[in-house]
Amino acid sequence: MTTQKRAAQTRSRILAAAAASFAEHGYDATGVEEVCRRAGVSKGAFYHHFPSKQAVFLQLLDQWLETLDDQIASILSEKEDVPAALVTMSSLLQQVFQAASGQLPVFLDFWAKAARDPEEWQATGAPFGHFRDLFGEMIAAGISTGRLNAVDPQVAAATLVAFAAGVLLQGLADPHGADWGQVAEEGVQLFLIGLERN
Amino acid sequence: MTTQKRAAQTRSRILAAAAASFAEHGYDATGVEEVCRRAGVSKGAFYHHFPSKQAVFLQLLDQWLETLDDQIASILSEKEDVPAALVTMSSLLQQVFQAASGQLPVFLDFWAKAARDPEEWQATGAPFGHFRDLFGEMIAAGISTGRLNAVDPQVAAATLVAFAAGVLLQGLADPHGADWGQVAEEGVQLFLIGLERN
Amino acid sequence: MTTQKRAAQTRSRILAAAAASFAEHGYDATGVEEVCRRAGVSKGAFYHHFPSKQAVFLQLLDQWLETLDDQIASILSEKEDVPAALVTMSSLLQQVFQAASGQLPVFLDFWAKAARDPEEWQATGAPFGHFRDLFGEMIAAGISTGRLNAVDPQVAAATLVAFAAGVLLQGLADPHGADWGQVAEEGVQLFLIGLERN
Amino acid sequence: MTTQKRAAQTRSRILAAAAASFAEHGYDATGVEEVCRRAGVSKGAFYHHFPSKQAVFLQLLDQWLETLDDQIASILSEKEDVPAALVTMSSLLQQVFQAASGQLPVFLDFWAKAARDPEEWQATGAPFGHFRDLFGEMIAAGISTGRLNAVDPQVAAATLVAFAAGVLLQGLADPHGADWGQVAEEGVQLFLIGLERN
DNA sequence: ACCACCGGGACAACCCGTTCCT
DNA sequence: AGGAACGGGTTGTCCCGGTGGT
Repeated sequence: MTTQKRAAQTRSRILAAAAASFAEHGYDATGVEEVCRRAGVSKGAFYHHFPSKQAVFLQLLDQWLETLDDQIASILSEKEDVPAALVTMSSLLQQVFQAASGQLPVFLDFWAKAARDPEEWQATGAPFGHFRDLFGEMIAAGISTGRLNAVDPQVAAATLVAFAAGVLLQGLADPHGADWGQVAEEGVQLFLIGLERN
Repeated sequence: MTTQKRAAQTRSRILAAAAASFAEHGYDATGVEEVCRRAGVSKGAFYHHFPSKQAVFLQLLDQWLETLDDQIASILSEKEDVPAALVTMSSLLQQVFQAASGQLPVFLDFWAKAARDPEEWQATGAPFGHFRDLFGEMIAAGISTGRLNAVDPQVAAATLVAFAAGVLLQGLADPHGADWGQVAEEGVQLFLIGLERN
Repeated sequence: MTTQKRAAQTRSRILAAAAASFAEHGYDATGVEEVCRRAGVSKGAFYHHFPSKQAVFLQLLDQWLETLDDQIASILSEKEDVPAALVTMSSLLQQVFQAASGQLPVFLDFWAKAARDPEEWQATGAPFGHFRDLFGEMIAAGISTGRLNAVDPQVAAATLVAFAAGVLLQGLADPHGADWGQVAEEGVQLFLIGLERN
Repeated sequence: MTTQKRAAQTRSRILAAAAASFAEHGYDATGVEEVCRRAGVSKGAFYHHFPSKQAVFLQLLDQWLETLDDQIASILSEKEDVPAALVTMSSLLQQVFQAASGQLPVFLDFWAKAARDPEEWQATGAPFGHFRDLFGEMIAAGISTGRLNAVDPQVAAATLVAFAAGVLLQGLADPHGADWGQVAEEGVQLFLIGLERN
C-alpha cells in the first residue's frame, strides 16, 4: 500500500514538474530530462508512469479542462439570472488569466498542435466544444425566461466564447497593451446590450 | 543583374518552401533540411540568404502582416459608413480564414513563442497592436460622426479584435464545429447593436 | 508443495515465453518486459527465478541441446549399420529444420555471441563438440567393422557436421533457394561414396 | 576537389572504424558513438555520409562479398581442371578464415538478422546464392568434360557451399577444437571421391 | 557575391536490464 | 512474487559554421 502511495506521489510530482517546465519554456523546448530533474525522479520512473512526453501533456490538459469545467459549472448553477451570470463570467476571465497565467501559454502550444493534427484535437480538444454548449444552454434558458432576445443560442454562445478566447490570446502576448480586465467586462456588457430584451 | 535576379528568386523560393513546411508541420517540427529540399537549394544557400531559421520565420510573418494590413486599410478607406465597414470586416474574416487557412497555424506557433519570449519575438508581434489602433480610430470616427455611442474606442476596438481572433482560433482547431462564417457575421451584428446609436 | 509447483510452472512459462520472443525478434531485440508480458508474470518474478536475461538464454540452449543429443543418440543406438545410420541422420536434418525452424535463428544469435566472447558463452557451446565426438565414434565403429574406409574418424565427423551445419545455415536464411531436404540427403550420399569401402 | 577527397577519406574512415568495431563487439553492441570516436569524426559527419548504422553495415557486407567474389572468380578462371580447382578452393577457405578471421563474426551477425527478416536478406544476402551458381557452373563444366560424374550440379554445389559454410561456422566458435584447415582439405577430397569419375 | 558540401557536437525521446522494497 | 524506480545507453536529428569552388 505504501508503495502505491509513493507511486501516486511520483506520478503527481512528474505532472507538476512537467506543468512548470512546459509553462516556462513551452512543450517542445522542454526536455524529458529537465522534467525528471525537476521532479527528482529518473527517466526510468518517468517512462514507467507515462508512455511518452505527449501523454503527460494531454494528461495535464485534461486536468485543467476539468478544473475549468467545474468553475464554470459552479457559476452557472449559482446564478439564476442569466445576464448577471454572464457578467460574472467576465470576471472569471480575469481570474483565469491571473491564476493560471503561467500555464496559459501551454494551451497555445496545444492549440497549435491540435490545429494541425485533427486526431490530437479529438483526443483532448473536443471538450472545448462543451463550453460552447454550456453557454448555449444558458442563453437558451435566458431566452425562454424572456430575459434575452430570441437569437440563435449556438451562435451567441460561439460569439461569447470567441470573445473570451480572443481576450486571453491578446492578453497572453501583450499583457500590458490594454487593460484586459476592463475589456473583458465592457465587452460582455456591449454584447449584453445586443442580447438583452429591451 | 542576372545574378541578382537569381538571388532574389532563391530567396523567395526559400521563403515559399519554408511557408509551406511550417504550415504543414509547424515551426519546431520543420527542419532546415526539409525547407532546403523543398526549395531545391543547398543549406549553404539557405544560410547565405538568412542568418537563421528564425529569421525566415519572422520574415514570413512580416510579409503576411503587411498583406493583412493592406487589406484592412483598403476596406477602411473605401467605406465612410462605420457600421457598414465593420460588417464588411466580418466577411474579411471569412476570406482570411479561407485564403490563408493553411498558414494560420503558423501564427499560432508564433504567438506561442511570443507569449513566452518577449525579447526576440515581440518585435515582430508589435504590429498586431496596430490593428487595434486602426479599429480604434474607426470607432472614434464613428462616434464623432454620431453614428456610434460614446464608448471608449480603445476598449471597443479591443473587444472586436478579440472576437475576431477568437473566431479564427476556434475555426482553426475545429473547422466543422460551427458555421464560423455565420458566427463572424452575426457576432459583429450583436456587438453593433450595443455600439450603434439608437 | 503447491507453492513449489506454482514456482516450477512460472519458471517454465518464462522459458517458453522467452523462447518464443527470442525466436521472433532475436535475443538482443527482445526486452525482458516483453518476455514478462508474454509469460504473464512480473519483472520481480522474472528476476526471482533467473539472475539475468542471459541466464534464461543459456538455459534454453541447454534444454535444446539435451533434446538434440537424445534424438541423435537414439538414432545411433538403433542402427547398427553405420552407413544406413548416416542416411537416417540426413533425414533428421529435415526434421530439425521443420520442427525447430522457429528456434533455429536463436542458435545463430548464440553462435554469434560465442564466437566473440569465449568466456561466458562457450561454457554452453562446448556440448556442440560432443556431436562431433558422437559421429567420430560412429565412424570409427564403421571402420572397425570394415564398412568404411580407414579415414581419420575425427576429420570425417567434422566434415559431416560441417555439412549439416551449413545446410541448416543456408536453409535458415534462404528457405526457398534450394530443396534443402534433397541437398541434405544427396550430400550425405556423396560423402558416403567417399567413405564407404568399395 | 580537395573537399571531395576529404569527404571520400572520411567516408572510408567511417567504414574502417565500423568494420573494426563490429568485429570487436558485434553489430548490436557497437554504438554509433564508438564508431565515430574511432574514426575521429563527429556524428554529424557519420549521418552525413550514411543514413543509418545499418547502411554502413550493409555497405561493408557488399564490399566483402565483392572481394570474395573476385577471389573465387580468379581461382575459377585460372584452373581449367575442375577437380584441382576444387582442391584449391579448400585452401581458399583457410585463407578466408585467417585473413578475415576478425570480420567473420560480423557475417554471423548479418546472417542472424537476415534469417529473421527476408527483406534484409534480399538486400545483401542474395549474392550468396551467386556462389552456389558459380560452383554449379564449375561442376557442370566438369561433368561435360567427363571429369565428374553426372550428378545434379545444383545439388552438388549446394553441398559444397554448405560444407564450406559449416567449416567456417565451427571454426568461428571453436577455433582450436579441430584442425579446420585439415578438415577443409580432406573434406573436399572426400567429396571429390564421390564426384570424380572412376 | 553566391552557392555547395562537409562537418560539428549537443541533444532529442525513448528503452534497456536490473535492483530494491514491500 | 509484485512493481516502482534507476540511470546509463540507444539511434538519429538539429541548427549552424567553415572552407573551397564558381
